Amino acid sequence: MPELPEVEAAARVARRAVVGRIIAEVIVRHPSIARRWPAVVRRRCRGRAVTAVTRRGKSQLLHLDDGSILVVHFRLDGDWVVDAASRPLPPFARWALRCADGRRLVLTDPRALSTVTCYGPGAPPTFVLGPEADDPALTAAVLRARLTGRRTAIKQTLLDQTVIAGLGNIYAAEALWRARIDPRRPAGTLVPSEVARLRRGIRAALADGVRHLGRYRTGERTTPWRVYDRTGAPCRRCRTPIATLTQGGRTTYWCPTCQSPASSNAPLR
DNA sequence: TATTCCCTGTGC
DNA sequence: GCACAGGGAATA
Repeated sequence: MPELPEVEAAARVARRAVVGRIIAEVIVRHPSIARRWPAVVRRRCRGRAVTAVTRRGKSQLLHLDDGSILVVHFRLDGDWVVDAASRPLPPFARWALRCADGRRLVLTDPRALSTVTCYGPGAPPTFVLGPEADDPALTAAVLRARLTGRRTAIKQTLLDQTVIAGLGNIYAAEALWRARIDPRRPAGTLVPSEVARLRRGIRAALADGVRHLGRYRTGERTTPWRVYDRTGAPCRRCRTPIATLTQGGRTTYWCPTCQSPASSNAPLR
């Protein structure tokens, strides 16, 4: 469940688990991850201490005491399991840090799409990312400037991490529903009042996501989301059945009534 | 700007 | 069986 709130929570889990501890072994259990973890890289991490865990966009950064940085990206299904190294590895374990004191931080991922990359002290990672979606410094004016001139649909633009960092398919849909903006609108055509609503929608959706962390399960009758995964269910504002459309190969959930241009242009409330 | 691929599990 | 899944890099 990895968009900004989930990745932030995951980073806290990793922080509690390994900061201040010594790496005894890097365990690699899937070919797609092994490609980036030859024996020489695994050896280089051995004996290093983890000094900090930070987050940038949807990436987690594990900082080592020699200046190396391990960049972890959960993609669709990655997650952490913290356990004791004496236990069998959990299902779908793909990569793990075994600490000298016997604690273990395990990356689990059924689909094995997660990535873990080790950057040496001399070559830190560079991120081409827009401002963090939850950063108070992302004002309506800043957001407006970042959308200016873009002809791509606003929904896809919100998924573009170089424009704004941290939103995924769920929170992009949630933010647009809250802002009452048609997901197909070219990003650059949003007027200032709409951008202001969108910013509020983004912040509200993220805050709500934090409240519901971990509660979402596919197939449950209700979800914490306002539109995501609610195809055919009544819109929580106007009772119109929630519709879907495909944008850039991803499903967009939306309300055709209150996210129509007419409604979008109406003053809020 | 828009597909294709990376992987595997789950639900229809 | 087969489409689809919250992401993103690569490719045309």
